[in-house]
Amino acid sequence: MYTIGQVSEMFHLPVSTLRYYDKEGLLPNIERVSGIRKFGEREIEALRVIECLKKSGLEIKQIKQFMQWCTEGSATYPKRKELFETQKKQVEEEIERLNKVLDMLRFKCWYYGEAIRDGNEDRLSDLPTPDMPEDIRKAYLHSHQ
Amino acid sequence: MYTIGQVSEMFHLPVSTLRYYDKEGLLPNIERVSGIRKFGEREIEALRVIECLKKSGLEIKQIKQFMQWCTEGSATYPKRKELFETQKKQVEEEIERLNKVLDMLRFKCWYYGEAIRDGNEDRLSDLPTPDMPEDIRKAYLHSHQ
DNA sequence: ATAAAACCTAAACCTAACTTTATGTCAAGA
DNA sequence: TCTTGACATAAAGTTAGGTTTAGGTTTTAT
Repeated sequence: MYTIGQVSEMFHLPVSTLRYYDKEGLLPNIERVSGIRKFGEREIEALRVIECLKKSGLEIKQIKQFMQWCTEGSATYPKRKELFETQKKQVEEEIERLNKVLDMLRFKCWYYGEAIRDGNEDRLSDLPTPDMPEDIRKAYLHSHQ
Repeated sequence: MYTIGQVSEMFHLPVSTLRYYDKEGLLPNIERVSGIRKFGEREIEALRVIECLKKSGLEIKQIKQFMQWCTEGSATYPKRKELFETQKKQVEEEIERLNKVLDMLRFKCWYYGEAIRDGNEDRLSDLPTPDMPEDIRKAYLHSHQ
């Protein structure tokens, strides 16, 4: 059993954030001794899941829903699985999106590298040129779809 | 030359957002004819760059700074290049982070798949087991670093 | 026993990035 | 010419995800 201060250190989360999560229903039925929260293994695991779901882009409200399902036993397994499947798809799409952004950034880095080399931005248009390296050309085309 | 309404359709951005961007200094020196904004090629390209920089996680203030540099000529090429290099690193790190999240999500999907199959969550602990498929085991270990 | 540190709540505050509202001007078609 | 729709501004409102503040209780160390 941990106090809120110990958990705060374990997860590098401000105490105020942990209280906020509790208030929002992310730690259902947390035990209290004379008003003071006692974090057990269940809450620690909940916080690990919260961390993951937050990183995957889920909102607090939806995480609350998930935690609610967890208190409802095995009847909600399919719902919980579906949530993770949905988030998996979301994250996969986000990674794809970011790879395109990365290609445009690569192109821009090359572009300014050239511009600095010959001190004239105007020489370069925003179009593929014959002297553009093959990987940059590819990045350019990919990012301009 | 386009009106704000036409640009709104081109970029699928509300008119109010375009006005907001202008107010925040993201479209420096945009031409106006009797008070009405005229979007030229410069503004269209600016909006493409804004789109990319936003997706890469940059704040409006920083994008404003970049647009300011663009009005200051070749002296700011190195600063602009540096900005793109920084964002490139940021996005690369974000992708790496998301790949870890993905591994945890994969593990959770498998976990609930098993739990549904034999109707008992308690059978499964949050630890690698011998019957865990190799790729899931890998995902698990990766996500629990 | 007492003081400091850690805990508690409710409510106000904060920030980013927009959006809405209220009010007014401009331009193109009937 | 008149009306309607697109444009304009300033200022207030919105949302998420917290953080801060004010005022009080509990625990811990001396």
